[in-house]
Parts: sequence; structure tokens; C-alpha cells
Amino acid sequence: MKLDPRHLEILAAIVEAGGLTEGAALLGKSQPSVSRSVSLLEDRIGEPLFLPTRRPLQPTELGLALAQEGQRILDAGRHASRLVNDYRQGLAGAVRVAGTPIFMDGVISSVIAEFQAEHPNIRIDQSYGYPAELLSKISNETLDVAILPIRPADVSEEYEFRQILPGRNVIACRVGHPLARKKEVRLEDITEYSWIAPPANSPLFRDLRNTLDGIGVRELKISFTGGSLSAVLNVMTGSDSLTVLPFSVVFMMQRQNTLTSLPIKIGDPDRHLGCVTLRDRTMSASSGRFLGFVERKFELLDRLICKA
Amino acid sequence: MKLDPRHLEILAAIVEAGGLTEGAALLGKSQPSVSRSVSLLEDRIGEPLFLPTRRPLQPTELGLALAQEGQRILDAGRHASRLVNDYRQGLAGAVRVAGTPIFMDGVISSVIAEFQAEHPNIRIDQSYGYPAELLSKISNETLDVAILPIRPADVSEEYEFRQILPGRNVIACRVGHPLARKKEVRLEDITEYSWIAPPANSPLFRDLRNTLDGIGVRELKISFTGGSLSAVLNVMTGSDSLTVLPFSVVFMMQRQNTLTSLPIKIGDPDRHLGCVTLRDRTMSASSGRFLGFVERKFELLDRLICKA
DNA sequence: GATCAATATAACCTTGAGTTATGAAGCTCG
DNA sequence: CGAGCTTCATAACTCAAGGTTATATTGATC
Repeated sequence: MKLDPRHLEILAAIVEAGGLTEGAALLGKSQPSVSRSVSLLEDRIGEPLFLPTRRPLQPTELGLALAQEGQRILDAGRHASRLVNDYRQGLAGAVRVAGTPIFMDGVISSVIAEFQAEHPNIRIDQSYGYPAELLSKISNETLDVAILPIRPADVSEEYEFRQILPGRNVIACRVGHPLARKKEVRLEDITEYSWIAPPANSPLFRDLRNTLDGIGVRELKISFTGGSLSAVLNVMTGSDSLTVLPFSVVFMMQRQNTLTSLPIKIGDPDRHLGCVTLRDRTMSASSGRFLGFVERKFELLDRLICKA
Repeated sequence: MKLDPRHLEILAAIVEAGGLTEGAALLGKSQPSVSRSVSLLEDRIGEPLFLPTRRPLQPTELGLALAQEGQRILDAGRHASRLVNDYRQGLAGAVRVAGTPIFMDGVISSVIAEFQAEHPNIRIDQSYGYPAELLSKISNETLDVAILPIRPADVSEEYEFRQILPGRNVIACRVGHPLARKKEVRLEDITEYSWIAPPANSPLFRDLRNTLDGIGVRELKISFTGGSLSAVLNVMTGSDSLTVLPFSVVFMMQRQNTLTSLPIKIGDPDRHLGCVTLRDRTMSASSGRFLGFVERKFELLDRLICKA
């Protein structure tokens, strides 16, 4: 026979509170209400739940056993309520975030780490991708936030774009690189070293080509191409190779004293770094919280970078 | 916010069954009913529980988390239902049973052991007492079954009495007692040995006096008095003392080859052994089951005793 | 036995869960 | 890509039952 879980909850409250009136108060209901509910339950199961004519209301064996189950139901219910509250306030949930590999690994990952320290109940599902595919994932709602270098004008009305950093690339090399010691680096200096190229379909690769075109370099020795940031880093620190990287990435790496940038001016890309979300859809509270966190962190980072 | 536990149950069923229709079937409800319940729950918590427009219905993060709580509620409910069924069929519960010490320890305890082997979920609350007090405990419902030697005529209409053994006392001694070897024991033989007397307020003590009066014995050496059956047994087996015991107790002890009875005829008491319960009150199913078990076991025992 | 507190009952209203019938929207597959 | 099937949502209605306040009843207590 199926029992109404609410009846078991009421029973548990009465047993716990030690009386019908107190139990009703505990549940925030009126005394007659719980009285009748108990009667109904007793009628259904055909067994008494409380000893008759005992004023400090005393449960029967069965009453006590069922009250324990009721307690478990109450616990589960309370837990569920907490879950709901957490979700509504964005203190729990999941955020699906994606971005371009180099930038994700170089800058965003540490921001995510900070975020998770603050919000252990929010799960971050991180993935990598390039602008076109990420935008389509935003569209079909398999992604909540994309962090991309993009031309603001290229973002259609469907999306919402919040810039977090201006686009700025530099030529990077290992700390201790021969060129890094120089006061000024000339064009012909950099052509002497071999270069690392980012994956061919990445925006960074286009930036590299544009940059080199911009400063009049036609031919380069490409010693390494593709790979993740950590692969690039390993090659960089183990050789005198050069590459183009977002300044923010190099800035973060300077903290670990692994990379630095050459004192040579190259043109800034017209792409800016920002978060893309769907415009009309009401974002989940946890996504909103994540977004706000990222914006705050990058505001700080931007100021640090400007001072540097 | 308080959630309706039934909603969480429904959610759990849907997630488990993998669809709204299947979930409804699992719960034995109609599909529109659960559909509306889910909508209501979603409205209450203000968050979607299922991803929109995905046909193999897929729960959201929150939906999945709440479904887990729902599963716990379902489990508790099922457990509660099982409890109720067991109680109603007398397969679980508690029976408060009491009786006179010697008889309880000598005969009933082994019957209780057998009963518990068959019904591990029924708790036996055993206690000791003499007829008057036990009957009053039956009256005020602090006792379910009393097992007593009593004159059937003394049992008032308030109670129900089921005889399980006819009253029959014997003079008992240890196995290997000098008198036990004799074909026939005469009156003067038994007065030579010291005697063990049961507690002064027990029916057995009155039986002892009546018996000795009946066979014309006036004076006896009382070497030991009071104590439980095990105390009496220890004294008996370690000495040549005699005492009066119910034959059924001696019969059980014969199995362990500790006690035996003397071949001397003594008058049977007019008390008979039986179970006393309250007449009008509907007994708990477990008490009924226990009562039936005791009656069956004693029917067997009675036949064994008669053959002996 | 009078008094007080706790529980049960009564009368009423409202919610919501149950139903069947039916509409709308995805998926599947030729 | 549209027909057809399946699955979910909506509508309209009934009714069980939980919520309320007011009041009666019953144990406990002194």
C-alpha cells in the first residue's frame, strides 16, 4: 500500500516534537490539521500509531518505525530545498564555458580556479574551440559562455558581448633570451630566430601573419606549429624561438618568470577579448555569477597590465 | 521553500523511467497528471527541470539533483509500506509477554527462541511476575500475553484464557540421585533429604505445601529458598536436594540429562497452565501470531509428555 | 472533582491531483 | 521533406483531502 509521504513527515514531526500541538507548530500548520492527517493515516494502514489515552503522546512500535522513515523524507525534502535555493542564487549548478585554447590555458584557467575556490558547488564544464563553432554552440544552447577574441562588430544581435580585455599582441620569448636584454629590437633581429606558429585555423595565427606583414617581414623560419599553450611554452623555454602571443598571456607567465616580451612595437589586432552569451535567454544564476566574476577579475587584470 | 515530497517522487520516477509517459506508468498515474505536477513544481521553484525541446526527455542539473532526493523519498516510502505490511501480518512488531519465573525459564524461553528464529522482526519483551500483578498489567495494556498457572474459574470475563498444559507437579531431583534408582519411593524416603523451596509468594510454593500436606508430610528440611530456575538447578545438580517442579520443566531438563522426577504420586494442582490475554481488545497481529505459535508448540509438547 | 492543557470533531473553503479528451510538437523514415 | 507515430502539454471537470476557525471532549494534575 502506498503511503502519502506528507503523512510520514507529519508523523515524524509529531514524534520529534513530542506532541501533536508541538508537531503542528514545528510544521507551521494548525493542530486540527495534523490531527486529522494522523487519523487518516491510521485509518489507511489500519493500525494505531499512538498509544491510546496516554497524554504525553507516545507512539506505538509501528508509529516509531514509520516516523523514522518520515524523518528521512523530511531530510531529503530539506536537502532538496537547499539545492533549489543554491541554484536560484547561483551558488550551485554548472556553467559550460569555452574559449580559444591558448587564452583559456594562459589566463582563464587561473580565473576559473579562483572562482571554484569561492563556489565549490558550481561545476565548470570547460572546453576549447574557435569563434565560429563556439558561437553556434551558444546558439543551440550547448554552451553558456564563450570567451573569445572577436571583432565587436562581428557579434550579431543574437548574442551579447562584454569586452574584458583590449586586443594586444606581443612577440614573446623565453626569459633570458638574447633579444630580451636589448634596449631596442630591430626588425632584422627577429628574423634570425626560428618561430613557433599557433594552430593554422586559430585567430592567433592570423594575428601572427598580419603582424609580420605589418612590420614588413615576408619569410620566417617556422620551427614548430600547432599544439597547446603548454607545448608552446615548453618549446619556448627550451629554445630561442619566438612567437606572437596575447600580452595578457605573457603577462601571466611573467609572474612565473618563464616568458617575457620583446620591446618591439607591433600592431594591435582589431579583435578584442570578451565574453559572449545568448542575448534574450535568461541566463542561469550560476552562469551570471561566473560572468560577473570573470568581469571583475579582468577589470583588475586590465589595470595591472596598463600599469606594467 | 518547502517542496511537496510527492512532486519529488514524481520527478524521480520520470528521470528513472526516462520519460514522462513511462514515469506515469511507473507510478500508476495518468500521463497528464504527472505532466501537470512537473509543471507545478517548475513554477514553484522557478527553474526548469528538463531541457526544453529535447525529446528523450533530459533533466537539467537541478532536475537530476532533485530527482535523487525524490529517489530517497521513494525508498523511504517503500520501506514504510513494507513495515506496515509486516506489522499487519504480524511479521514485525513487539510482543510483551510475562509469566512465572520458573516456568518461563524452564519451558517458555526455548519456545520463544524457536519463535524468534522464525520471526526475526518480532521483538519479544519478556518479563516475570506472578498471576495477580500480571493480570492487572494485562488490564492496563502494558502487557500483551501472560503465561500463568491459574484456575480457569479464577479468570474473569475480562480475560481470555487458553490452556496449554494441564497442571502436573512432580518431585524432582538430580539425575543419579539415590532415590531415582528405586522402583518405588516411599514417603519416609523423601523426608530424609533436604528441600529447595521456590519463592514464598509463588504458586509453586503453595503447590509444594499442598503436595506435602497431601501426602502427610509436616516437617521438612528446607536447605535453600528463593532464586531463579538456574539457581535451583545449580543447587539441585550439586546436591541430593529435592523440590517440587512442574512436570513440563523437569521434562525439558531431562533432555539435558540434568533433572529427573521421582516415581511417587503426588496430587495434581487445580491450576492449569495457559495464556491469558485481554478479551475484547483486538490483539496485535504479532501477538496473535505468537499466541498461535505457543499453542501449537505446547500441543506437541503435551503429546510428548503424555507418551513419556 | 475542578481546572487546565491537549486532542478530537465539526463546518467550511480552497487547493490540487486525478481523470478523459484533445491539441501541439518532436522524432523517424521512406 | 512531409506522413505518421509517439510523446508531451492543455483543457475541463470531479473529488479527495488539506487548510482554516470554532468548539467539544478527554486526560492529567492538584
